[in-house]
Amino acid sequence: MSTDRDDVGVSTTRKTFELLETLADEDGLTITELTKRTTVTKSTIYRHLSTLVDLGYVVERDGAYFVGFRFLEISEQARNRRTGYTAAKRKVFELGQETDERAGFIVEEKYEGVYIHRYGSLSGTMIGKRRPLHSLAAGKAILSEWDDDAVAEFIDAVGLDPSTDNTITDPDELYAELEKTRERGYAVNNEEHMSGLRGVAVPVHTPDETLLGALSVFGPTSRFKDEYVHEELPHRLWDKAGEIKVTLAYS
Amino acid sequence: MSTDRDDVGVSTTRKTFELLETLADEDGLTITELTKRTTVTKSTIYRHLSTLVDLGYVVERDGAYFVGFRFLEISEQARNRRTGYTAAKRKVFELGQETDERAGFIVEEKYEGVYIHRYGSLSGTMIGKRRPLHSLAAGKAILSEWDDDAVAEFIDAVGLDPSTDNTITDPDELYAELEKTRERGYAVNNEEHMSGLRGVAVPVHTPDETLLGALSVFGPTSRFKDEYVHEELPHRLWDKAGEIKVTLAYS
DNA sequence: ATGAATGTTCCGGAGAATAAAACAAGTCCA
DNA sequence: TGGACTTGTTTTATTCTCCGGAACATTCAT
Repeated sequence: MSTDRDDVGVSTTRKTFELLETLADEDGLTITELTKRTTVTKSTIYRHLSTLVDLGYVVERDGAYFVGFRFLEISEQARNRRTGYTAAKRKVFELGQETDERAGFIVEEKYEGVYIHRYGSLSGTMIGKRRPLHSLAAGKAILSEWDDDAVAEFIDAVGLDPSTDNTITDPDELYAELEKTRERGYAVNNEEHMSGLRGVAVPVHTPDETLLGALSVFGPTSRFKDEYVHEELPHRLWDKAGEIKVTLAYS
Repeated sequence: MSTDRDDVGVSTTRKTFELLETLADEDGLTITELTKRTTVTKSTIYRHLSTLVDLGYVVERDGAYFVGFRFLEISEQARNRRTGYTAAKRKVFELGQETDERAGFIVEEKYEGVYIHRYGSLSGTMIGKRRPLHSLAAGKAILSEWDDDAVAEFIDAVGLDPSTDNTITDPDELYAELEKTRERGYAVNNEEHMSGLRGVAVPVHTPDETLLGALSVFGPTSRFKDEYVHEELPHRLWDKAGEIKVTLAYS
């Protein structure tokens, strides 16, 4: 499908982002520390960082370099691209408060699930993180909105790697699971991403029925009994998804 | 103070971010639309975008290009650099809920105030935005923690541009205002950034008394009467700031 | 089917990024 | 106090790659 773009392109830009990513991984690195962690030369790093500091994307403090808040400006644009994303933020918080469990709003990008909003104990830390769609409740809620051809393309592109013993790795099993999800209107994650963790999710639509993403609540198996997972949570999630749609209709 | 870094640097990287910024401003541009909005050539844009798509920082849909959620990964690192930032998130939401007004957590970077967390009607849209320190309650709360020399450097670097008629533009007046802020322990914004908008803010410290940022609540003058601004809100904000410190002490 | 518009590829040349080495500025330790 | 070491900054020659123009491919509308 995609043309091979490895040769095409700007290697300088690749270098810049290599540096930025290592900086993001481990904040507060000095130039020499960066030389050890990358394949880039000292003077090159110096020049790249100078540019990035000048542009405001990197901040220097006491000789150590940090990724700056300039990135917030850009990422927030992406995060508010669709008003539905913003509406979902509040609903995630409400869900978290009401259930006292972790909640999230997930969107698909490049065949991965990306956390756009998150409520929970380690709140914040998950935002922006990418997870395989087939091992998440929210991911399955999203996949259940696609037709089989699209799902086949997804499987073809990224595969069905297992995260736990429960992860669905067989395509046919996934098709069946998605069909079940379509029928009942909510998706369940039964320790498929992390052992000890169950989750429930529903797809979220705009007023014109475009898929926006998925709302999910998840927590430990000890509290996520069958009745809670299959009765109370689906209704709660449907309500919130509906409220998002209504919010969008009147804005 | 800073060496002139205009000549030094990587112009290719500048070009990349020029494209990214125009993309962030106006999402979903095509290549030809980008040629009109920038000084960059069609084939060059094509090559840059190919690279960025390959790296995952830009997403292409139906021939239009969008900034991708990859940026969330980087910006969240910055946003969670200090655990206090994460702790502040919840407090901002609580403040917003309890007062039913807008609330925010602001941090200083490059002599500007950056919204790290935000609660309010248009929630989300302000995150990552940068504002002049001297025209915000939160900004003045932060400045009040600096000594006069540091404030002088700030004035020297960015000046005291007015946003409204009430903005403090005289250095001496600012010094006096900051002294008053220090004495009473909270800062007030009296339509200094936007007419019709008043705000209150307090500095937030870590357990070792390092300045973290500032918590603020703001809203229309109609609701922000003197007693509310000078009595109820300061106490509320002090409480939340204290809770952040306590959270940090036990983590 | 024809033409316009946009995206993609190709190519030669200019210019910029690169790496190495020299230089400067601290820092540590004897 | 002084000298060896580390780290950051600057310089320079050379190579490499980024760039822009133009050709080519593709899509879309008429």
